[in-house]
Amino acid sequence: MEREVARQVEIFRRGVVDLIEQSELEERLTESLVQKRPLRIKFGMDPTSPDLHVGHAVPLMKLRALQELGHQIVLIVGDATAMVGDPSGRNKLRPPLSRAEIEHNLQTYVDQVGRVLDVKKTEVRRNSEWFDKMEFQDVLKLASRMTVARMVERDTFQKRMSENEPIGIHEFLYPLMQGWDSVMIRCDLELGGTDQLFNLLRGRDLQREESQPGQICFTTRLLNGSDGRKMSKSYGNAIAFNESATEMYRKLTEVPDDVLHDWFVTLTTLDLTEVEEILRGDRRAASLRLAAEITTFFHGVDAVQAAREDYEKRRAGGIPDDVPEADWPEPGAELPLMVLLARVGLASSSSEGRRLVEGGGVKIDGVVVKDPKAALSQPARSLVLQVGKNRFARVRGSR
RNA sequence: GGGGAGAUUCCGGAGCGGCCAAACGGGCCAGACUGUAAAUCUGGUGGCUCAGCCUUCGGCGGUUCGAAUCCGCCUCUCCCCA
Repeated sequence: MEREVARQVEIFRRGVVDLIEQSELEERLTESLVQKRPLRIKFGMDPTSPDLHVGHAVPLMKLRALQELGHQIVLIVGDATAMVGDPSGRNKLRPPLSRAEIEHNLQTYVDQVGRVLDVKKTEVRRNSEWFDKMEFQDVLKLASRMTVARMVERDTFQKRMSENEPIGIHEFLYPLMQGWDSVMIRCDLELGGTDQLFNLLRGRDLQREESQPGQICFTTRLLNGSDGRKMSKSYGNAIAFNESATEMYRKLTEVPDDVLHDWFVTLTTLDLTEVEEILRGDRRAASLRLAAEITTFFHGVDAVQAAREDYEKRRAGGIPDDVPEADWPEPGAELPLMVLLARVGLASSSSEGRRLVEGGGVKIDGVVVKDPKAALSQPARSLVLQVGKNRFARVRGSR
């Protein structure tokens, strides 16, 4: 029994930053084992963007491991909270999302989560289930559970106040709403990113006030993208779930060396001693291994093999196989290179096309061309345009 | 309710009425170097079939030969007082 508890605690703790409190976790695990009652572990996601990325995979991988231990994962889809917007880590007031946007994002969410978790074994709840039923007086009652002073101590609010950024009153409600979710589903533990600790603790407080045992809170590290900022699609530094195997593999090989350790620990299921061994070796090999591990998880072994070949090919300066194709934009007409780049989507405008060409970043069939106005006519077969190292387009010929 | 400050290109932040498509920094893109990593260095960063032209400085009007810069109103934000 004790050994089993210790084993599970070890799994709970892997890659975890905060754990409040470990002794409680041990007690509750023991209780769970004795009563043969799985722990209810809550994880909330607000459907604020349609795509999940590997940053989201960190807590999901953790949940997966806990699910395999037989615990009950409760996924809260925050369709009500999404309308408020979590202020954590935000330096700007966000425009609230509309119901329609939320519904749209929500559709794709559960599918994507299903790539990591066993959705059949997961309890999926929307928090509009209880928030839509609330009367205004219930809201007031909930709001009275928190003081302004405590809310305002938070880093994010401190920062925004000192930078004279606006803070909406409704934003103060967010942590309380998230905490109320915990009360409603009577959860034992809640998982979140490190920026969620404040919110998680509100759930613990609220549960206690409602005479429930306070949830145990634990957090996982937030992943940074290649630029050091928090990974986010809007920063363009994210690796999405729905990315092709070759793209995913390639992007993963570009992960900075100094985060390799964290990524191995949080995103792979490799044994920790093995991870140490890999990292003691060649850095380059380690980063390739990471790419292989994660890509395998999402796309399978065969896809990784193909991705690796593609990667090697690019590295050698060759043209990869899965180049997106495009038609000649204006059949019969000649087009300056800068315009063609924009038309086939390799540049966001012909002005940008011109800059890229002048900067020496554009190749036609592997040859650098530096004249943005070079007139091109539709090729007989096809030609391959390349911008930078990784962006390609094959323009189809006339037949 | 009263008083003050402010809104600039992705972000931060300069900007004598003409020399402003708008300094500088960050980010981003491209190039060099490399392990197609990091760091560093170089160039670029509104649009247009582009030596020229067109549209930008919260919104709408006005003054002027000429406005991001001056005036009026509006919208939004912050600060102080109550």
